[in-house]
Amino acid sequence: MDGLSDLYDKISELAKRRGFFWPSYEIYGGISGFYDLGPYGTLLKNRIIEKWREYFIRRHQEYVVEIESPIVAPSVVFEASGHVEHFTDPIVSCLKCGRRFRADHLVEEALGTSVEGYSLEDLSKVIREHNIRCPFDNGELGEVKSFNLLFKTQIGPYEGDIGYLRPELAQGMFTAFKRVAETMRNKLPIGIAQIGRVGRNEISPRQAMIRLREFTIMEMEYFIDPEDKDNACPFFEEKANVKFRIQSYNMKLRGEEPQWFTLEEAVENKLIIDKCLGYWMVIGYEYMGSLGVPGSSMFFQEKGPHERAHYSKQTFDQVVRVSRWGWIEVAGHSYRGDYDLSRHMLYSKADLTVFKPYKESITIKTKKVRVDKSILGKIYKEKVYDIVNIIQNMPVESISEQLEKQGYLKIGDHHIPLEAVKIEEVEEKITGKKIIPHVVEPSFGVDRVLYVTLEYAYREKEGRVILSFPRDIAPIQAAVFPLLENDWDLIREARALYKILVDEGFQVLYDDTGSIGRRYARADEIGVPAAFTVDYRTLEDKTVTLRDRDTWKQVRVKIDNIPQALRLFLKGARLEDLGSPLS
RNA sequence: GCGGCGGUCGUCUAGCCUGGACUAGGACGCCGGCCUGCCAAGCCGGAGGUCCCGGGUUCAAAUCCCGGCCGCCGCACCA
Repeated sequence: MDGLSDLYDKISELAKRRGFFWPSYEIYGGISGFYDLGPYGTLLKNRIIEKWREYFIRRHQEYVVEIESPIVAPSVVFEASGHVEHFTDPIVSCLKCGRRFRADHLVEEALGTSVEGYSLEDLSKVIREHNIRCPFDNGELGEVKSFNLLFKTQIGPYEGDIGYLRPELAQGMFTAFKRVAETMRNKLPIGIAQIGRVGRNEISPRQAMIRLREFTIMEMEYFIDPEDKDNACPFFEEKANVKFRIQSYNMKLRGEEPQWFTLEEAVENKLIIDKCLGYWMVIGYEYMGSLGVPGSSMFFQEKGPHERAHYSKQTFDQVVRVSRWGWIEVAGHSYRGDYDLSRHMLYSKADLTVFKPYKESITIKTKKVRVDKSILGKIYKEKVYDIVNIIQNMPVESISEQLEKQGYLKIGDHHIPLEAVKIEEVEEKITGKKIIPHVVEPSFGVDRVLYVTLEYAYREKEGRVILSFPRDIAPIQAAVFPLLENDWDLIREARALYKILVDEGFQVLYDDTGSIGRRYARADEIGVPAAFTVDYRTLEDKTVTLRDRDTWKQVRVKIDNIPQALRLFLKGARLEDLGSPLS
């Protein structure tokens, strides 16, 4: 990217001028953290999403399905997920300089003790009692307030019914897991994907499309059997030799640069703790590659224990280099274990386990205690229930030992006679067991991916701007021009070709104003990969020129062949293979 | 939230310090006409601006002052 050291200004100017994106609610002065997508931005976003579907869902359709769940959830969902607790920070402001601090961190630092579980009032009290002051200018601190990054709302007319906007898609998949698993006939692995909008009430969003308060996420929860990890990732071998760069947390601490590993190496060296986690990282890597980001401009950065979210056992940020901000995260790849399903089981009381049948059922012989209640009832009357309960909770071994040694069983002060307690051998057939699946989660921020895609497509050539998108994600796929502005024969022919392409399902730009050069330039600027120009020869032999956005080279193609030629071109065919060279 | 800098046609910008001839100028883009046989060509014409918003100072404010909003940078924040 020579001479293009900071593309941000150029991209945002272009984005506004040509209609990719701009700040929302501009006519009211704007509100930070919200962006509109314009006509081309929307088309591009749709293609980026379609590509993701292709890489993550369609190619794995045997295991991975897509769902859609609501944006608003009742508070209990995010209590279960831990977001109400962990997404909230106690914050205190300095009354003198106005700086804000994490109240719990300040107190822990000053007192050297943990304040876990302290309420806001407790924290305020501690700060007052110990006269903890602002670490910058020693100013007095105000009351401790909570700041929660969840957007809060109310469901229905009842004030008690609090709802939250989802800050991630995952909880929708977890709460729907039971149904989806049933649909998928309860066989692991199961991937549940979702694409949708989320809200996070960021304290100070900035950096345009990079940090928004509302944005779109593409996310998958891939559920696996933790005891059978070898079969959890049936596609692993296909990608075992793909190389990509990783910077483990230890490497980061030692100040080491990210290094290249094959997927297999990374998993064998325990750099990545799980095969599936690694596999989806590779898919994420190839996905970003398909959007035009080279492998050298991307790596996976492991998060340290304190940098991780509360649910995560291991997390990698998939980072891409951009001109202004350096490495930015486009995706997070987390091993969430069984945290989420366990929590939802706890809060909802629903059984979210998957029954895992054994290959062959196992028969085990166990000893069981049988208590003859008719005998005990006569002796102990209303105390029978308690006594039976105690007996049945005792280890069978100690019961049989006591009975053998002393001929009775001692429960408190009671001697239970031998004939009331019998030990029997029972055969039990076990056909399988219930497991709580573990989860691997790749999660992409669409808006960041969109910005990154624009930056990597951006070129300047002879003072003109060209968006060299990979052909198959270009918002507009082809342009159709009559060579001259005012020649009705050319225009008629060009409009006919335009209609053919539209009917064939393509997104096409028709333009007949200005010189042909100007129109090529306009099309280049929004990244149209193919341009068809109708000229005077077209009227004679029904051929048109096909021009390549990136090389500006042209070939002649028969009109009848154009839809097929365009399809091939968008898939990456060489221009020279699609028509005859211009004479 | 704090500090610094900034906000002028669709876009980029001149003017602001030193208030008045600013009816806010230019370039690009856009629209119409002419011209034009393949890369932002030329000529003619045209549309387009609450000078971010609100208040104040002044005879007079794009310009000075205050508050707000928005943007960028740094800090803090980013489970």
